[in-house]
Amino acid sequence: MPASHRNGTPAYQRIQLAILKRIENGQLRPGDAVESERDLARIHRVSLMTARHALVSLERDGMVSRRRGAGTFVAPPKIHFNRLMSFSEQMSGRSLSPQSRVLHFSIVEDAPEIAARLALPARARMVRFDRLRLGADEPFALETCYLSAQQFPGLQRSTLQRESLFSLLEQKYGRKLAHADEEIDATPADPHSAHLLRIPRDTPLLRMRQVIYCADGQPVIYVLGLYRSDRHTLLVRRYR
Amino acid sequence: MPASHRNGTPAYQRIQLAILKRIENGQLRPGDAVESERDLARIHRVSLMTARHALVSLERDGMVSRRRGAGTFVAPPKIHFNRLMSFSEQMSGRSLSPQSRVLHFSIVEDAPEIAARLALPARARMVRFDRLRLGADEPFALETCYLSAQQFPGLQRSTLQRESLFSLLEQKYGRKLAHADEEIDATPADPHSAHLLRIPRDTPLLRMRQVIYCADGQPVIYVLGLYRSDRHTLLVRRYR
DNA sequence: AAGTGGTCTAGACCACGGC
DNA sequence: CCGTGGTCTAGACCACTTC
Repeated sequence: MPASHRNGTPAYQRIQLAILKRIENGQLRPGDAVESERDLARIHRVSLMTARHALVSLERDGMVSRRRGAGTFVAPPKIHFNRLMSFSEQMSGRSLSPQSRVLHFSIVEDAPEIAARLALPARARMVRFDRLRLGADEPFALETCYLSAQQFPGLQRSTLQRESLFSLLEQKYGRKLAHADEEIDATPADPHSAHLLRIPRDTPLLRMRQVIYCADGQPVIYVLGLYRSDRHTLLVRRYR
Repeated sequence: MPASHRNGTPAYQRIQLAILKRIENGQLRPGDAVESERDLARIHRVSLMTARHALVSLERDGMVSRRRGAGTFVAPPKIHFNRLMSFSEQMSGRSLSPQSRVLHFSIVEDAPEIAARLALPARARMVRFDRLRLGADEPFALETCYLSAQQFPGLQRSTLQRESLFSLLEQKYGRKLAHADEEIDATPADPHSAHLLRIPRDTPLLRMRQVIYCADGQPVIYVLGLYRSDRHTLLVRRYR
């Protein structure tokens, strides 16, 4: 009688949501026990395998931890390491008002190295724009983005002024961003960047070259970013 | 008749191993289709759920990718992003002879900030040592490490000269290292570091503050590293 | 239409943890 | 000892992709 899951969302997801909700509103705190597989199966009137599925994949997402013979327990609050976030998302997470000024917007056709990183033909037309990022009215970072002009038609300076690039791509163009590969090093501020970031020239900056991929594995954005190292610390988690 | 898994390893793991073996020896190449759940179930004489379990968790490990309606396919060779590696491991991966000079070795008892990062009492005794790292006879990085003197008795300068810190901890002290959290920024080289690294003072350096944890979640090493940014690029993958 | 993965059932036995 | 998670069965229907 699999009629109870006819409402669209799978049963195991409804079980997960019920648990996540209780974690979110504080009814379940880190270390607290979650119902056992058998209890969940009874409560939600599903089979053991389904209740199990719910808990196993909650564990994979780091929300709970499971110990054989003991039970399933709420995991310590999630630390968002290695999360690909848009500038706006990062800033709102720190309750700083994100601001962004588009300094430059153009079409380029002769940037073969960057085209290669985006898996485009060497002389492909790409949209390029430079943005100055500010937080609390202080310049913070300088970013240059490249995207295929063909894949993202109608991309305009005015749109970027208003809206986050990430939400634009995900909502207007229906591209689901999945991950980014980054190369990070340090470099002295050149006179132009120094002026825009309002720092002395040759101040050390974090330099990040980023290729952002969407869910189907295709590279879609190349970003070259310069970050004031007095205002920006990169947090990374590595695994053995 | 769950007798076939009586040999110790679970059936789903035996199925995984059989697939991984064929990937490793080239019988299955990236993009090739793996048997469907139903085929695997028939071949290995298990139920669908068990064959499914094998494939689902192979996918979670990034070895295959599954597409509904299409099949399960061998994933492109794994790129080792965000891997915590010792200096020796990194260098041998690039076939550079790793060298390391211990510049300083001492016991400190008054470094409360660092003790706190290692979850130790504020005035805990810690071993501190500084190492200059070289690759191809060129100085490359400067690292200062802190460990609890109590947890790692008998740690000596002479041992460090010979052996990698990671293998020492994992083999002699039986600590399984699990992950590291890193804070990364850029900083100008102070005169002392500049001299040791043989670069002009105020050259931008990558600065990394690392807390390395072992499998039980306990922090065990604190490392402050300065890396020549002309010789070192950090590679990071972030996920959405 | 045939074949694939996604969800699900209603049970079962085992290994392990804590009492 | 009892309850927990770990493994497993032998089926079922659905949604999706490919042809």
